[in-house]
Amino acid sequence: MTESAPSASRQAQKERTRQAILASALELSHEKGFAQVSLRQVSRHAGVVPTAFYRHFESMDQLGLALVEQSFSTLRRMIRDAQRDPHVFDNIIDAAADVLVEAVKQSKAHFAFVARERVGGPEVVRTAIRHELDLFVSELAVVLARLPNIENWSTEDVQMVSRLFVRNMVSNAEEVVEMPDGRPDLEEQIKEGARRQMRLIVVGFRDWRS
Amino acid sequence: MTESAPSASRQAQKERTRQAILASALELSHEKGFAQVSLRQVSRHAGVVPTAFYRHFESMDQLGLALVEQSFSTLRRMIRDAQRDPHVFDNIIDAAADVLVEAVKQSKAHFAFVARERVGGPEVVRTAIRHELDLFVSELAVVLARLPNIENWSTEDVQMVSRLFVRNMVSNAEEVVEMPDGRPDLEEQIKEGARRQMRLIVVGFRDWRS
DNA sequence: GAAATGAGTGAACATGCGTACACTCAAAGT
DNA sequence: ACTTTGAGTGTACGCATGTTCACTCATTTC
Repeated sequence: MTESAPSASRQAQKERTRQAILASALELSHEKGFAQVSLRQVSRHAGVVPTAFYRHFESMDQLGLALVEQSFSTLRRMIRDAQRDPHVFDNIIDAAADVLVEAVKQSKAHFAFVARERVGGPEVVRTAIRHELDLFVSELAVVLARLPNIENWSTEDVQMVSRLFVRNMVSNAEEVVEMPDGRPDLEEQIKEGARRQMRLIVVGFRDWRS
Repeated sequence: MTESAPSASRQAQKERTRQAILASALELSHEKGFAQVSLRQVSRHAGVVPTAFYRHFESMDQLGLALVEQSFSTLRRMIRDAQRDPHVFDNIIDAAADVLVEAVKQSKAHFAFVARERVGGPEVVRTAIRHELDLFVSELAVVLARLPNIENWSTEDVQMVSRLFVRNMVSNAEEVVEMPDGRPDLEEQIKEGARRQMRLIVVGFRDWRS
């Protein structure tokens, strides 16, 4: 980023370039997967010479890890916001389906990144994503454990339901991401599917009592 | 494959080289993903000069499609064998869990390929895999529809259960594939998880009746 | 047995890559 | 005002890649 603003505090400009690199990597990853994106391509797309890349990340792997971090912080913020919404308590399922579809649509790029690189990315990136998802399962379990019908379940059961929910979230996120752009009907269909699946999990669990 | 057997019918030798290329691609894909494997690497690993590659596949994309085909024919053979096993009828769930884990262990490479390239691979490969999985959902639906408790369900419900089963199969296959080698305990754990999840789906569906 | 076929060879090419190095030249620190 | 700092530049390198082309020579065809 040679000089777009006439001047900016030195570190502000640096941060701006850093974000440009991150955004470029995210965008380029969408077409062919992070692993096929080269350092030179990212730099070029960010409007910077390849060597400048190293001022911000010491390798493409590190860039990948930064993207994982960015993606999950986005995800976490959304879940936190959703929890504040009071109507989540009386109908978690519909709310979750709504939140999921909306969240994925809003930051499609990050969700796509996680879904793709979780299995297709470089080793270090895959590991980081798995770790974050495991964390996320535990976090969700805490939230779930406070819910009316669930509060007297065993820890393992709650953990398992949480795992199923996250797994379904990932699967549904994959679907939303693959969704063509101007098709709100498909979106509703996926939402409905997500609702059904979650209801299935909850109903199944209640009638089964581990 | 210059000449390993002193002589072999011309086309037999060609087929052998073809298989060597397929096997090499599968093996190399396991470490870094199909998309990062180069034509030259595959050729080298198959013991053949790069130009010879073109005698068998017109591009890496075509090689990828051939691998998809090979993987799914493996998968289908396994399901067909499993259906012959009579005890599948009285307890589909446990049987399915067994079959899944066993099948995945036996042809780990192919399952890993499908799981990875389904989301991480080149466009054409992803499309092919999705298509095969959709087919597979429909095929499984036919099998399920014949089952005792399910025969009077609506077509959509059967299709949806089938989709859930396949989705779970894929997820569990991912887990088995990621499983370290000498850990039969983990294996049993995954099997148990698969059993629970499938039971959940079935129980949930029965008590819900669409 | 001579001719045709075609799987596999080997050299050559243009291109894109990651990284090293010496550099510029404003902003920040003094 | 001066020096120092460090984000971004430009050149140059060695290397792996996909694809081309003219080739060999054992097997198949006649």
